[in-house]
Amino acid sequence: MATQQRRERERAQRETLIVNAAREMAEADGWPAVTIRRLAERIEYSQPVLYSHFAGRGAIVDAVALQGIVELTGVFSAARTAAAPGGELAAVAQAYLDFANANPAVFEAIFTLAEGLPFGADAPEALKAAFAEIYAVFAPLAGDRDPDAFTEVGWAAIHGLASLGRDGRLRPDLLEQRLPILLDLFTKD
Amino acid sequence: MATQQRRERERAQRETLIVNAAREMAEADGWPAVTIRRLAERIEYSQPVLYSHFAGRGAIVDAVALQGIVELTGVFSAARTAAAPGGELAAVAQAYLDFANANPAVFEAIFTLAEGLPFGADAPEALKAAFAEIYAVFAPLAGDRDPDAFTEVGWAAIHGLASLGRDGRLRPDLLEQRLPILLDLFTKD
DNA sequence: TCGGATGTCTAGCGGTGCTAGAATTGTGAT
DNA sequence: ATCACAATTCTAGCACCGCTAGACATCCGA
Repeated sequence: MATQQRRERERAQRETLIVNAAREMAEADGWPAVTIRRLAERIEYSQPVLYSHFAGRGAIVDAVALQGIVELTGVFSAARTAAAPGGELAAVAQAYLDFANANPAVFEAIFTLAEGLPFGADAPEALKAAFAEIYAVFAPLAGDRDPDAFTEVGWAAIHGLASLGRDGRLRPDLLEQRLPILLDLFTKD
Repeated sequence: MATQQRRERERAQRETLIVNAAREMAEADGWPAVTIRRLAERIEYSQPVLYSHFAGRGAIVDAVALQGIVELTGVFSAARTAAAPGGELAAVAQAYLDFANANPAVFEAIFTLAEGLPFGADAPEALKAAFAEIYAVFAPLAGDRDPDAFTEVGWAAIHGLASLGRDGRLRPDLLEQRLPILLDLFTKD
């Protein structure tokens, strides 16, 4: 009946409510503050309801990560298509750093917390799409090297800059010098 | 009296016992398995004893991280001095990846878990020494760029490779291609 | 209207980091 | 050798965590 559909709709709505709440709480107070109890109180349901949507706390983190990946893909795509010819790499790389800076908790969820997201051949479509965006800007510069390996190296370099920078591991006063150096290395030859 | 010194000696001994136990447990079963209770049982003391040595669980993780940094510095130094002329960067980079691979829990402690270790100007001596080793291999290649910024970019690139690789984020079949590409980028010009 | 399925909640288990206060141990002076 | 004191260690417990069994309420189709 139609009620069935309404129920499913409401369920889906509540699921995104949970994911959004988790994300906001994580950005506001860090992931350790995102507990099932607090999350339940926030969405005004009891704890077991959360377990009817997700297998456990980890699955909620994974969901936030997945949402972030989808978002990230959109950011990449927008940056790449809006960039001047030849400036695609710079635009995407800058977008990567900006995203990591603006959404540190989501970034953390994607790259260090998520454990249920397969990153290999059977990765979710959103993840492959995100990698494809990175591939699109790096592969043309690969020259005679393997374009996949070259892209991975490029991704790793940007990612290292983002993650070390996010944790305060790099000198703030050199912030603006780093990305140009990196871009220079990848485009020079 | 002399007893005082003996006591301090025994205390220091017990402290390294704790750190070593934490490290071994983390490498064996992951950091979440390193609980105060298990740690206490392992060293055959009650939990409060741990708190007479460390401010809390986090401080123990920090201690493991610091020990790892000291070790890492030694590895770098050995790799660099043993390398053939011109091969220093390759040797240190490989040592970095090898260390991350051989001691994933320590690596995690250093770069994602440790929160009490200042990484800036007032970083511990061991950390500055480790960075100095990296600086020694990158700065000569900086050309007309700022050697500090150049070193940070180089470090970030290797670090990205190490951390993404450790978490299974990179294709295993491209493992051996990645480092040569990276070295090529940093030495080509 | 009513029986059954669906959904939600209350209450609780075993575990966590951490700590107050009791108990024990060792020390130095008498 | 004895004793008072200080340092050390332990027992017991708090508040919180993720998670779940079973009671309760609600809604639907016949």
